[in-house]
Amino acid sequence: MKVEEGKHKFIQAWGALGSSWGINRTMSQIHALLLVTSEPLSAEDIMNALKVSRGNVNMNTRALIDWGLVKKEFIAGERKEYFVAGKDVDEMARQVARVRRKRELEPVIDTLEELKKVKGTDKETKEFKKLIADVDEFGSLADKMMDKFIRSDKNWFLKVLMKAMK
Amino acid sequence: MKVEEGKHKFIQAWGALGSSWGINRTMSQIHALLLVTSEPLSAEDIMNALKVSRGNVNMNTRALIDWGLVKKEFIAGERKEYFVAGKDVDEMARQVARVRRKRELEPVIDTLEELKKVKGTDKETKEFKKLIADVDEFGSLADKMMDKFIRSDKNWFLKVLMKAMK
DNA sequence: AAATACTTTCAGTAATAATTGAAAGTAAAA
DNA sequence: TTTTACTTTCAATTATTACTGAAAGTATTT
Repeated sequence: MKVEEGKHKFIQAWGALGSSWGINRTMSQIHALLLVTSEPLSAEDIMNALKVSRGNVNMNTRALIDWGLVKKEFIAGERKEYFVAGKDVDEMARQVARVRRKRELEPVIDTLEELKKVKGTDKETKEFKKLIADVDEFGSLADKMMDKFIRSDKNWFLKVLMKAMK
Repeated sequence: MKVEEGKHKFIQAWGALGSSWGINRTMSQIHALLLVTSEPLSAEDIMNALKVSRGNVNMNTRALIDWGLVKKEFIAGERKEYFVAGKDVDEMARQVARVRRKRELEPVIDTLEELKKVKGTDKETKEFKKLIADVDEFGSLADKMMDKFIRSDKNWFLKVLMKAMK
């Protein structure tokens, strides 16, 4: 397999992974394209490479910047803006964890805290409270774990796994 | 807040969480409904509770059964079938991890292994190979971690966190 | 201040995913 | 064997999400 084909396959795989995890395909594909390209790319470059519209590129590069996965780069003497993706895979994973924790885990935990306030001593209520307590316990644990991961240095994940293997 | 309202909010929150992670809303809501209900529910009960069609209930209960989160239950003397959700939250999390690892992580790792075969010694190829190696390393680590989690007993996650905190 | 070279926005459209409901299928009971 | 009580399927519809492209916006150069 030659590198161009490899890049293409990587872009497809990354796009598919994204969409099964609720991230739109074009966004993942732009990210993948920038990952496999060492030079900064302009909106036009991305449009050509992925055959998508200017508007689509604009929206999704912005989303990637919001996620902290991509930066704008200005090239001396050039008027248009270019995009580059951070190439540090561990940092990338931490960044994704950071954003999803904030957007999806935290709101759920807040809701669960709310739901703990349900009052009642009948069997039905007790069972409900037990469920909420269990889910909240798990959620909070996951939250702590993600927090640790997010703040960790490069090899934390590996170290944890080593310890956990014992 | 009374328990009925609490249950309703839980169902909504669970549905929203599911959809932001690529799982259809009704599927998550049926799961949530079964979680907050100690008695087995029939297709009709679910239709009424969530105001969805029979076909929808049939499809999504089947999906939940495929995920190993819900079981059919037969009540003596009753002709119709009832559904119940496993109430063990840790087991639930493990089950979700098991299914998503199999369906989403494994295929990506396979693709990455394929991509490692790209040949070439030019700068562009080397950089590509470096990226693939990094992503694969992270992916494999995540895979091992999930495997450990999936096979773990109830408190493994907590224990890992404790160790990791040190 | 007009032209140029870009980026951003957004209403309309297209693609995809979820849902309905009625018909077909299945199996127990009459 | 016919009826009854269900479950399953699936073509058609609806809802949701993503994408396009042209117009509006912005900043720099002439």
